[in-house]
Amino acid sequence: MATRIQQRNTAAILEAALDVFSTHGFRGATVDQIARAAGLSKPNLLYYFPSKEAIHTALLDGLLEAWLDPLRALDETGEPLDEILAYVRRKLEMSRDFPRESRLFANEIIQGAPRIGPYLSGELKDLVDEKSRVIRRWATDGKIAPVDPYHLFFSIWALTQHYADFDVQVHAVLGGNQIDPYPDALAHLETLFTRMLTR
Amino acid sequence: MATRIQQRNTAAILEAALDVFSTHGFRGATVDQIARAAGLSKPNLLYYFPSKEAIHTALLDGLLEAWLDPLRALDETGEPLDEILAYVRRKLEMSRDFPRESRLFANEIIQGAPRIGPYLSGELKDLVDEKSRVIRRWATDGKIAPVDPYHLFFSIWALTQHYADFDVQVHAVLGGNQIDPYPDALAHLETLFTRMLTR
DNA sequence: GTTGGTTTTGACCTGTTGGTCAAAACAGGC
DNA sequence: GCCTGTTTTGACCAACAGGTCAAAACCAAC
Repeated sequence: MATRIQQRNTAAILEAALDVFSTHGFRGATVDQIARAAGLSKPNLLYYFPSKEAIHTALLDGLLEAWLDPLRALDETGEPLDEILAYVRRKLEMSRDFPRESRLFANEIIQGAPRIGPYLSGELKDLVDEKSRVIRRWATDGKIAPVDPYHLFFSIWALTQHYADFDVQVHAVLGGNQIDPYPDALAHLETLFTRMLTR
Repeated sequence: MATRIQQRNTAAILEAALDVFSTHGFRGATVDQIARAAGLSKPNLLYYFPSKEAIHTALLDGLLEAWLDPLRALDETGEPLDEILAYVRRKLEMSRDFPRESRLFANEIIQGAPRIGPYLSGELKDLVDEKSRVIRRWATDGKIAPVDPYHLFFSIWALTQHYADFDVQVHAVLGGNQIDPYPDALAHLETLFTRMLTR
C-alpha cells in the first residue's frame, strides 16, 4: 500500500538511477548524482532506498525479469526462420526502445558480472540450453542451415545490443546527419540471418 | 632518455591501469587501486603520471593507434571474401589476445565517449568511409553479395568484440567446462560471413 | 485545528578520493 | 666514498563519498 508520493518518488529514483548507472557503472555512479537527477535531496532518496546498492539491485531485478522474454517467445512449433528473425527483431526493438537498460546490463557484464553471475549461469544458461536444443533440432531436420546454436545466440545478442551499447560510435561513423540507424540495421540483420540460415 | 627504472615503472603502471580501468571504467577506478596493482605507493605513481586522467589518456592513445590497424590492412586489390574474412579473423584474435583493451574501449563508448568523441567522428569515420567505398565497389562488381558496408562493419565489430567484452556471459552460458570458445567462434563467424557475402 | 503518520531536510559523521610536499632514500658516475 | 640527480615515502589536505539522525515540515483524517 504505497502512497501517491511514494510511487512518484520511487519511480523518479529508478528512472534517474537508470540514467546514471547505465552511463557510469556502479562504482562510477554517486548517490548525490542520482538524487539530483531525481529532484530529491540525498537523505530523502535514502529514505526510499536504504543504500546505493539497493537501488542498483532493484534496477537489475526488474531488468533481468524482462531480459529473457523475447527468447522465451521463440516458438518451437513455428516456422524456424521466421521465429529466429522475429527474435532478432524483438531484440533490436529493445535496443532501440530501452538503450539504457542494455547499457546497464553491458556495464554489469563488462565489469565481471559481480552481481548477476548466478543469473547468467542459472536462469539464462538454462533457457539458452533449452532453446539451443530447438535450434539444433531445426538444423538436423534440415529446416535451417547447420549452425552452432550457442554461437548463433551470441551473434544475435552481439549484433542487436551493439546498436544500443555502441550507439555513440554508430552515430559518429554514420555521420552528423541525424539519420535513425534502426531501419537500415533491421534490414541488414534480416538479410544477414536469412542468408546465414538458408543454405 | 628514460632510465631503466622509469621504463619498468611506467610499464607497470600502464599494465595495472589497464586492468583497473577496463573493469571499472574511469570514474570507478581509483588511483590507489592502480598504484597497489602496480606495486607502487600512490605518491610514487603520481611521480610518473601527473594525474589519473593522464594515465587514462596514455592508455587510450596507445590503444586507438593500434585499433585501426586491422581495418587499414583490408586490401582493395585482394580477393574480396578472403579480405573480409581475414579482417574478421584479425579482429577476433584481438579479442582473444587483448580482451582488456577491448573492454577499455567498450567502457569508453558506453559512457558516451567523453574522451574519444573526436577520434570516432575523425580518424575512425574517415577510415570507415574509405573502406566502405571498397566494399560497395566489390558489391556492385558482383564480387560479393550486396550489403550495406557500414552495417557490415558494425556487424564485424559487434560479433568479434562480443567475445572479449561479454566474456563472462559467454563462459557462463557455455558452462563450467573450461572450453576455449575461440575456435568455435572463429568457425562460426567464418561460416556466417561466407554465407552472408556469397549469393 | 489538532493529531498521527509520512515526508523532507540540514547538520553531521566516517572513510575515501585525487593530489601535494618536503624530506628522505637511493642510484650511478667520478 | 662523494656528489648530483632520480626515486620513494610519510604526512598531510581539501573535496567528496555513502550514510545517519533528530528535528522540522507536511499531509490527511477527524
